[in-house]
Amino acid sequence: MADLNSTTVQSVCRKCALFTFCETADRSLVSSRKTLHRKELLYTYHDSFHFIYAISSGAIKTFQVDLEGQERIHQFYYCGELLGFDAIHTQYHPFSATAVAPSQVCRIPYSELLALISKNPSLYEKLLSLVSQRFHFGLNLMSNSAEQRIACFLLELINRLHLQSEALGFELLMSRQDIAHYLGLATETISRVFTRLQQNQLISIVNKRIKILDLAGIQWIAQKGVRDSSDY
Amino acid sequence: MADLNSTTVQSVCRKCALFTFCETADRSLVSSRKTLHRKELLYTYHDSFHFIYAISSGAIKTFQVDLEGQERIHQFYYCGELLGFDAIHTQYHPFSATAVAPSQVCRIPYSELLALISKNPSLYEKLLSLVSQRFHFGLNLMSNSAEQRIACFLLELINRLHLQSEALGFELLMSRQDIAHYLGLATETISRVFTRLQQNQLISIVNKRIKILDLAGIQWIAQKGVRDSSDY
DNA sequence: CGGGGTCTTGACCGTCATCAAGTTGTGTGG
DNA sequence: CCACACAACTTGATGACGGTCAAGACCCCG
Repeated sequence: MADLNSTTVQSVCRKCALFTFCETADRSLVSSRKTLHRKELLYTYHDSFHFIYAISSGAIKTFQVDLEGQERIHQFYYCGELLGFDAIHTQYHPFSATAVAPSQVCRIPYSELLALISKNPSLYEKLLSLVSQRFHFGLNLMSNSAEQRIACFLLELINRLHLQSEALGFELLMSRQDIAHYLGLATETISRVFTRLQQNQLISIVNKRIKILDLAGIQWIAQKGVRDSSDY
Repeated sequence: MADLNSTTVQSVCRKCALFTFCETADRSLVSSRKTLHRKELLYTYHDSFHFIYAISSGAIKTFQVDLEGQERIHQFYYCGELLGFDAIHTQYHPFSATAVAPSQVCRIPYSELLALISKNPSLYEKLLSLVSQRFHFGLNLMSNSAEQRIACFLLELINRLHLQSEALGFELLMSRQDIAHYLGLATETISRVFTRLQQNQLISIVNKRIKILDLAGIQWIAQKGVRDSSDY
């Protein structure tokens, strides 16, 4: 188990949604940290629920596999975000979760979290707020056209990675296939749209390194579909 | 304002997710009840957030309107369910909400809810559980085929209306257009799929009265995708 | 009994899935 | 460090599903 109080840990922790609470609790919240390599499973569908996970680096996807073996991605979870709330109601995990890229997560026992809440009411509101925020994600993805969906996906990514509008270059952590499964499109379509966006000078992309060249243009495409995907 | 303690009110209240808490709080939770007729607005996008609403009859939809005037439905909320949690994070409502059919709602001041929680910790877990449950809704709707989406929609409806598998006849509260906007399809497609499902003896539907004749068949479609016609 | 909204059905056409082949990237072992 | 193998990605050709337009039937409410 990693040293939870090392300076390196603290630096990744600053992004975490629970940072202030975790800190005041002297990290008793975090029972352990885990390093996952690409494609490594965090938990499996129907595993019983004990932990909330905080992503400290990388990204996690939750997904199902249908009878034809097709993977269907429910959500991506990025650095600083919390994962596992969907299991509270059922008491088991309704999806499997794997890392889409090398990742680190903190394991937070749900019982500890509840205990801390009873001592700290403001954490309660904070948690509800965080959970509430999740309702805003993953919308707009039912938009009609493939281009629209991808534009919305990019905007959500920019938003959730807390990128400044001056520095819109970043690393797509997941594969084209992951994006395709998330958006309900074919990987070929993802490819084609990316190249089209690049030809039109809206983005530049090489491998997983992407840079938004024309944010307004992307927003326009997204908004042709949906007004106010701009929490941005 | 309706008499909150009348027997008729109490009977609709039994279905409510907050029934036990509301009852022990002598209904101080509910500041007022409101009757909405079809298409009546409950609140508008960007209204400031003060209330959680409990649906006691009918159904509410939350939606956006895009630049082309196209409505896009985010979620339906059915009898007994709670509405408004998506506003906690932003402190304003991220969508507009209207009744898709004649409906009744209870207005619950969020401040009251928080106050009650501080006195009653088990309500806290209950609430998190309810919110957690919402993550399970509205999935599978990005499935490939229109038939799949509609099958998933029907299954979710059966689940959320708490229908027994012996009595699968019920009232579709919303219009074909609402369903279309929810699933990201054209209303004509909804129509066509319904008639196809009826021809294949999977459902019977007349106007908004629908009956599931072959639950296993619907589940099959939902999970596996479109059967080719030789299967019928 | 109208009249407007909702629903159904048909014809046509565009977008995207599918299949297939080729290219590039990545990781492993010699 | 290179060679090889496999995965990931790109690009093209083709066809099906579902969107769009249009017309007609049906339902509900005054």
